[in-house]
Parts: sequence; structure tokens; C-alpha cells
Amino acid sequence: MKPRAANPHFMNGIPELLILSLLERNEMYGYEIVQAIRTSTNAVVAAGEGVVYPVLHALEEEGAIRSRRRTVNGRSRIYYTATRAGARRLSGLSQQWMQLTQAVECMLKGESHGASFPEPA
Amino acid sequence: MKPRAANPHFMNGIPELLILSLLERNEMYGYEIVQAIRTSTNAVVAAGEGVVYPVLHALEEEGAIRSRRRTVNGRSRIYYTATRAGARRLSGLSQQWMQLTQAVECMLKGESHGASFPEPA
DNA sequence: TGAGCATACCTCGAACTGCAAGGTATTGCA
DNA sequence: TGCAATACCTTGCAGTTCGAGGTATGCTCA
Repeated sequence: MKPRAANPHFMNGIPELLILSLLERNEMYGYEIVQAIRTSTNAVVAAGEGVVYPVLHALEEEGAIRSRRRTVNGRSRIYYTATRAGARRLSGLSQQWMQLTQAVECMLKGESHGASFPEPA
Repeated sequence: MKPRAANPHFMNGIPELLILSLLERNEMYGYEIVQAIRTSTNAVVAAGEGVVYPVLHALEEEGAIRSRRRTVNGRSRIYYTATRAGARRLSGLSQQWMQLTQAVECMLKGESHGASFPEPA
């Protein structure tokens, strides 16, 4: 068994969630997204390009985001925005995420068997 | 090469976190842990035996928990408790988790570049 | 001029985790 | 006797993150 410090936990699905959240509000390109996530989370989340680009491609193929090529300041970039389907997906993921954080918080506090959980969809 | 799963479910590391949290407080056995997690989280987290047992074995090999065999009511069970190392590990994971939830919450709210994050360790 | 850096895109393999499905054995109850 | 619940376990698959590596262009500065 290797020491697992190499691979930080809790990152499953986080890049997709944050990317959708960003693209629902602004039109952005990949490289910009990488930096935005890093700086906005104060490097708590640091999804590299090896994560962001594959997620963007998958989301586009799914129809959750749409892209167009633009050249700005002599820089060729691929800008993405969320579609309506993407907005729906984001809303579902957000809800799931909030349910999870509530459930975990309760268990960590030891308030197990707590009666008031949000109903699981 | 599936585009993307329908839902990422954000479960990476959650079982380990909850198991350590439970075992820091109570001495429990595997089958019991499976049910405790399911009922305590109102099935928001439903880590099956195929998840819990491997995690228990890995944690024990790591020295984070300790086990002893006991027979109760004619039932042979393997009871686990957290060691001091396990408690330290739990505290680290908890902190990581709380940092992450704060960072994500801020980004979802759109309060990016928020100045007041907990310093990343 | 040309070296180096930042920008901007991309892909691949390794590593890890969660999960379903399946397997064994015992106890208790109808 | 048969069936469900208890209690343990392993295996193979699938999905994700991550780092390392690759390409190409524009800027700056010596």
C-alpha cells in the first residue's frame, strides 16, 4: 500500500462543478479557467490543464456547453459558454453537492441519526 | 471512452472520512458501519460492503485503526477502533474537507477572488 | 536576432477510488 | 427444511484526477 498523500482526496466531480458554474456566468476559455479556479479558491482546488481540457471536451460532446473560436489580441482561443442543458446539469450537481456536505457535516459532528436531512432525490 | 458519467457523485474519500469519524468515537464492526453510514446520512451516502471492507483493511495496514475479534450473541465479529495515528489522519482530512467545501461554496455563489479563505496547509 | 517566457491548446498512461456482483459461513425463525 | 438476516471477503470494471509530455504562437529583452 502506497502512502496516499500523493493524490489529494475529495476532488471527484469538483472540476466539472466549478467549470459549469463559471461558464454559466461568463464566456471563458480553457487556459483562463485553469487560472480562475486556482486563484479563486486560493489554490485549495488546483485543477491542471490535464483535467480541465478533457472535462471541457466531454461537456461539449454532451451538449452542456458550446464553443466558438475567437482571436483576441492576436491570440487564438476557444471560448465556451453553458447551454440550457448545462445550466440544468449544474443545478442538479449543486443540489447533490449540498446534500452531501450537509450529511457529512452532521456525521462529523456526531449528530448521527439526525432527523432533518434534505430528502434524497 | 464514455463521454462522462451521468453523475460524478463526489464520493472520493468520503467513506474513509466517515469511517474514521465513526471509529474515533465508537468501537464498531464492518457490517455495522455499512448500516450506520446509510441510516445516519439518510442514504445520501450509501457505501456498500465492497467499499467499506477494503477501506478498513487499508486503514488497518496503515496503522490508522486496530482490530480485535470478538464473539457477541454467538456472532463472530471483527471490531475496529481508531488509533492515535488514525485520529491525526482524521483531523487532517476533516480540515481538508472543510477548506474544500468553503472554497466550492464561494465559487458557486460567484464570490470569486474572495479574500478570506482559510490558509491552505 | 534569437532566447526565453507566457500564452494556449492537446493527449497519454499511471494511479486511485467507488461500485456491483459474486462468494463463503453462521444464526434464527417459520 | 428452507429462507432471510448477519457477517465476512475478493474480483473486475468503470470513472476521474493528475503529471508529464507535446505542439505552436506572441512578447520582451538582451
